[in-house]
Amino acid sequence: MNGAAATAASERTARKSKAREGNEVAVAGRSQSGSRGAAPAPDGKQLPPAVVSRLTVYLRALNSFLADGVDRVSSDALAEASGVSSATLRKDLSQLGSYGTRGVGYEVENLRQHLSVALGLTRDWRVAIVGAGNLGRALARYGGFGTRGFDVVALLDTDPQIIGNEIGWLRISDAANLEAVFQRTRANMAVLALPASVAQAVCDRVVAVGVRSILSFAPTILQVPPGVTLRKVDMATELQILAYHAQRGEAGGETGASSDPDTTYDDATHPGGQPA
Amino acid sequence: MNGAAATAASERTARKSKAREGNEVAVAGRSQSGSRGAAPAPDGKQLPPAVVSRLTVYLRALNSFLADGVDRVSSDALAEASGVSSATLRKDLSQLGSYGTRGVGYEVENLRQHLSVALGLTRDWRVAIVGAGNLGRALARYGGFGTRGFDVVALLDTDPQIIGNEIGWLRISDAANLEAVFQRTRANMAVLALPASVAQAVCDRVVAVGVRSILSFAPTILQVPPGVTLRKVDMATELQILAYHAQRGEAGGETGASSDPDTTYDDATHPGGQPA
DNA sequence: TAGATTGTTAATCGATTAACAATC
DNA sequence: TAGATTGTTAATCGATTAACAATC
Repeated sequence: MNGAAATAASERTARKSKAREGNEVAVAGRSQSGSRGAAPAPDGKQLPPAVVSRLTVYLRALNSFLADGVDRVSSDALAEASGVSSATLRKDLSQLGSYGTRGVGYEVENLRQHLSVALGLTRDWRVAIVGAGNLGRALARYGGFGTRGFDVVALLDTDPQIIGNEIGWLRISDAANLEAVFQRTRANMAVLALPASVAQAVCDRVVAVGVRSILSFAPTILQVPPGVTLRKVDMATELQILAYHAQRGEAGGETGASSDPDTTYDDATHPGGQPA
Repeated sequence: MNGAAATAASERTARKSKAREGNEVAVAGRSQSGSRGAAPAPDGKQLPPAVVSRLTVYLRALNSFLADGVDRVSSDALAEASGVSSATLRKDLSQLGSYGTRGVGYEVENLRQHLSVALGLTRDWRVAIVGAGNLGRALARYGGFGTRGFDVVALLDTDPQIIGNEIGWLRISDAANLEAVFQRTRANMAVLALPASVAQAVCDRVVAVGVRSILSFAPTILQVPPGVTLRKVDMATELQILAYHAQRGEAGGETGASSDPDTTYDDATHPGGQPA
């Protein structure tokens, strides 16, 4: 038993140590953060992971205010709408610069613009979805990724039965040609909607072809080399965390987000959504 | 303009303040935590949110070790596999009790059992999925929620065209009868796979019927009263966070998870997965 | 006994909160 | 000017890391 333990353990270990050098470790629900890289702040500093997450929440709240015809908000109002304290909100925003007016508040459109710039949403991102199962197709049909800026340029799968099928504007490509498809479409982000069994292998190919931003829905722990950002969305984890809180009687609820995620879309209609 | 701002802002404010009293705020990617409630530790303390998230990661790693026939692991090996430091791992586990043996390590099956208990995975959870669009259907078809323990007992939608359709083992119920369906099936968790426009209204009904654990995929900020735990899974947020890192050159990658969310399934096949 | 590895403590680091001076 | 609200500082709080004594 010791032999088995040692062998399996060291195989894993080999993989992981390679992947972890120079990387921050982000656990479910926590955010992420790189250990290097420049910053999108007025200067060049890296924003703390918790701040980056919240900026996406503020951005959505601002979009919502804008849709309501509101063009000025106080830190108090925006904080309430975002589910954070106004102290936190002001501290976060002050890391980007001084975009408010004392005694007045923030101009919604202006602040929205600055947040977009800080988050890197002014350029276009080309997303390839690997895996055209139920989830992959649902994601592909989902037009409004955030507040635009994310274009789904490819949808891949290995199943001969579905290769060539049209999903929304896309045709399912053969994942055997993953490299060619990524290069042709100049995809610079990948979404993995795959079973655990093949996720690491596909992830490796995606990394090899030069993609440095990966969002995985695969129910497994993936390893990526330094310089590649990997985020995970994981329903089982979320349910387990809910179970923990439900179990302990009336644990304090929470408002806000997960995900590290885990949280906050933007203002579009959801992938598989249907009024209910 | 000021009038509009004030009005819209205070409407939001009214909602939020009600929801926020006594609640912790969790932002995308961060974890959650209740401000009250007992704990699943050996004693009765509340586990820190970051720890709860990581426990789910350890659990998955343990399942994986088990599948490989490994029955003993050191904190070093388990930490590597989970993408955390061994110091963090030992600190986390020690909050549950002393389940390791000095000089030897942890027994995989034993530790797995203890983690399951700590996370509240020993009882069965009955999950109702509201919204049977692409995403809702993908989730419903996904048999293995974590390592079992989560049963999908209902799938609801308002679209007359699809009510009554069979999805996996389920038949789509009319969301108009949400209360009756939840009561009949004794659902104690809800998954919201809805468009932003109806998410809050449905959320309110789910809360009213007594559900205290909600996982939302809706691209909007939801408000829940104290005592209700809400987690969010949000693709747009995740992509925005990736954009932030991609934008700043080769930001440090990350391994682990999101969601607050945000991370780590367990070991089953993913919802819409298809080999690619 | 010698080697290995846990459980725990103390030190460091980062994030949140509260308060208020600056300023519109 | 008086009132409001930002931007920032200092204090608190929590989480991570490193080191090591306990102990198998």
